[in-house]
Amino acid sequence: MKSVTPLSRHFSTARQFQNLVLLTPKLEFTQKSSALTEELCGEILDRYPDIKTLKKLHSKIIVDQPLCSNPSIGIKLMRAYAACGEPGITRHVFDEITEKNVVFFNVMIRSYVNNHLYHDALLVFKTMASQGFEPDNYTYPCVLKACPGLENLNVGLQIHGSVVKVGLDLNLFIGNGLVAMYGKCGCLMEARRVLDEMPSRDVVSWNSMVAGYAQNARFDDALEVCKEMEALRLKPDAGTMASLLPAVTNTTSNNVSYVKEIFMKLAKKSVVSWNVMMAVYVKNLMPAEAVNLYLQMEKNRIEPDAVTIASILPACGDLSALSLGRRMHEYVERKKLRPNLLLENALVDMYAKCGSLRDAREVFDRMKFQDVVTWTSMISAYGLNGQGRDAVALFAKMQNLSLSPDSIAFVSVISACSHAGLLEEGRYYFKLMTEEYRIIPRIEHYACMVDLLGRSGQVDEAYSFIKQMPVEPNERVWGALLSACRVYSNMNIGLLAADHLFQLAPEQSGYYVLLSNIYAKAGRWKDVTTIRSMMKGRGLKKIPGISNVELNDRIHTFLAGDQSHPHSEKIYEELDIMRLWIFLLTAAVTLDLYMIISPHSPNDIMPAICTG
DNA sequence: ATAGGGTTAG
Repeated sequence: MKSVTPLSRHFSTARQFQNLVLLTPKLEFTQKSSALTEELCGEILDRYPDIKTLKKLHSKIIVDQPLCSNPSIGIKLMRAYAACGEPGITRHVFDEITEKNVVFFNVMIRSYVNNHLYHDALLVFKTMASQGFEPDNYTYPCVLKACPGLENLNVGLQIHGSVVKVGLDLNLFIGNGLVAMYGKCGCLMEARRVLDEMPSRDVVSWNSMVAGYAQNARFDDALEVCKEMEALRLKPDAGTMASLLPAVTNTTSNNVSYVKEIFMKLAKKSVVSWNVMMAVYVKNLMPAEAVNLYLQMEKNRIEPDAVTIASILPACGDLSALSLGRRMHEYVERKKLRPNLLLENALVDMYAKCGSLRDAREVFDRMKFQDVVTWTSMISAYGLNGQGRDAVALFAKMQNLSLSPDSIAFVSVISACSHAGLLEEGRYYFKLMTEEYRIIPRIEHYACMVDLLGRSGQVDEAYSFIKQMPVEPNERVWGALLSACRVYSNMNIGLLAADHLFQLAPEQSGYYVLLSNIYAKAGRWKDVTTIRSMMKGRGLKKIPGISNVELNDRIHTFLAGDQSHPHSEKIYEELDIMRLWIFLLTAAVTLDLYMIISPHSPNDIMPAICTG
């Protein structure tokens, strides 16, 4: 039986009533009050209005006694605030309800969990029991979600115990919650046991198991579960794809195809399924495929959501697709998807990678909250654009806000120093990281340091640095050293670096070329020939650098000598005309008629294929 | 109501 306590009775004293009014701005509610029935009020709340509308409505609810006649309005109010990311206000509403029932507790716990305040959620769960309310099949799945990570496994185990004690362990939703909880805690055997003992299972049960394996990098097991599921005639859905995602970053093309197959076979493609498919492409260095999929999504008139945009923006950055990125930004504004931290972070980074520092900064400055990721993106934006001093200044500013830089922030600032030749600053940050922040340097940091030392001409020091590293140097580390050796013509160390590189990455032709450049500089043409024949013997070709150009919403990839573009012939024709012009103008210069400054030699400009 | 999708390093 539902409680029919009027909501007015839930607000205990006049003082508390005032508190609630204070929480809400004194804004005139434009709607005619007679039109705002209880029913309409509930409907508006169910549509999760934005915070401004919500606060107006809230004051209306408090002032208009008839509107308070139904506790479901209170529930809806709490849910709406939680959806706005305001669990604190949800808590205020909750606290002032004097006659609570289990539903209020459930909604409160869920509000905390959905806003990642797991500790608070567990506290409410404990309070609930002490006040004599029995948790039910709505409560348990939610509190189980609040036990992620090993540190809360004990709580999870306790909850499992009480679930069994009250005989709710056969419930489908609770079973699914248990599978997910154990999976997240890395207890895959236990997760599997719960799954096996469930009297009935649905797609979510299986997906939870898939997610468990995937989150623990056991892609083969995750796949196995998918197949098991299919054998039981349960079709993998968008949730299955999403569950697989952590296991398919930087993976084989076979695994990418597997997810794609699921996607293609979906009877109805939800936004989530499109989003996951794009994310899979992005996380496997296939930004062009991601962008194409996005354009297809638009064609299918699927409305992108915030996750869609946040997923596709890194691809725009990787492709230097500035105008597509801008279009995404306009969409964000039009659909009022801001404020959204992850989305705005992605915007900052997209603009930075597309070389538009001003836009990056503008998004950055307009953000309500900035986290370490935001600052890191902005720091590397300056670094990428050669403004090392600004990057360093920004890092200091971040520290002043007592935001604790993480290991990635240090990679960004040190590499910014490296690109701007700020040797001493770079050294300082490495020291700061290890000694002040006690961050154990990872291979990326060592590579940055070798790059920093090497670019500053400290080739010997860079080499000693590598020798005293506590971790095995990788390809990037030796690669940074070899580049430095080429710039500073250090043949001895260059040879050593090349030796390591040929063992670590025998198929990477770029390193052969670097070494042969060193030999050429030293005039050792015989060695140059040896390297060339080595490359030939191993069937290596220098992989040309590519560049992307965006035109009319399509990404065109250019690399030297390619002829696969549908208009290849035309392009080369045009190029010949350009070459002729350059020839003529150069001739003019030699005749002292004109002064032409060209950034490229004509042979560098060779267009080609279109991946769009 | 339960699972599952997003941002930063080169």
